[in-house]
Amino acid sequence: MTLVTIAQASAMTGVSAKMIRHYESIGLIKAPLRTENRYRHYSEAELHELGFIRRSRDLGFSFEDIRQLLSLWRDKGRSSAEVKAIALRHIEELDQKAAALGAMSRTLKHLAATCHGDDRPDCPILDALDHPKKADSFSDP
Amino acid sequence: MTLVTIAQASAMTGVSAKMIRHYESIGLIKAPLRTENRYRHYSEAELHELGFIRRSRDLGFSFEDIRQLLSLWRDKGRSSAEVKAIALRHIEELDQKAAALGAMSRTLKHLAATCHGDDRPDCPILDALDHPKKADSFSDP
DNA sequence: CTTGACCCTCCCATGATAGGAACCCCATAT
DNA sequence: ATATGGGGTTCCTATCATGGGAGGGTCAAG
Repeated sequence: MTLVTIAQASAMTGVSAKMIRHYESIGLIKAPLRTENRYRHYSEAELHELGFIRRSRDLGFSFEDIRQLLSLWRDKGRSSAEVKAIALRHIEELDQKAAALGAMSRTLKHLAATCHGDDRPDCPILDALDHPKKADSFSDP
Repeated sequence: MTLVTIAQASAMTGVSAKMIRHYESIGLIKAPLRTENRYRHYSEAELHELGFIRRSRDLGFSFEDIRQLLSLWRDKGRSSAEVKAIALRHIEELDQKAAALGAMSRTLKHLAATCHGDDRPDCPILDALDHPKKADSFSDP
């Protein structure tokens, strides 16, 4: 049974020590063993769990989602449908956010394309921010 | 000179009263006139400014960006290059964020596609979160 | 024995927005 | 006149994930 300190756990999992403590404080992971010094020490199973969390975060899942994913992960009798449902809902959120960002970017690109970007003060970008939008020709390309 | 209350200003500009006060507190707009009751009253110029801010926010600009955009907007001798530079940098940020979300979504879609999503417990989504990623075939379609 | 590298807990900050408490002001309906 | 309701005001708290720092304990090696 290999036990490692929080800094080692951090290095091994890519989760900062700060965040590891935070996960514990919000009950995402359970409190690990402590030595006499009150130092936290993590087992391989706990390291694995931290890795799971980090990969979930990398995919943009919220703590609430991760809480559920972890519990399904631990439940050997889970149904894959439950997992898939969480994933599908998250995919929708991601796509929605990406679309919103894309729309902003597209609008700004149109505006920037017609801004000469030199010493002169006139600028379609400021004009667009200035005036309540009239018939903007940028809605859909 | 038409003066309106904060609630009317909110309705006219689409910025919540809460946010209007907040903008004032962080110095994004300057403190408006007050009546004897200490009620804020906004002039048309101030309403226009609030509209400018709202449209900037709709395009995803941060308060810091908006602070600069506002000052350029007020400066009649500005160079459009400065405005364009802010916009281009912001476009890059937007595209970068959108790409990150898109990558997450794509990965999850691949995983979800191979998850049967029924009563059985085995699930490629959990597998991916479980195992440190090996050669994932999802990097680029 | 001191130095430096860890560890601990606790508080505060971010960015944009919202909710609420506790209070003041004013108009209209009873 | 007074109750009701709908403004307004300030200040505190929360969100979400993360990080910074203060102030202090613990342990190895020099």
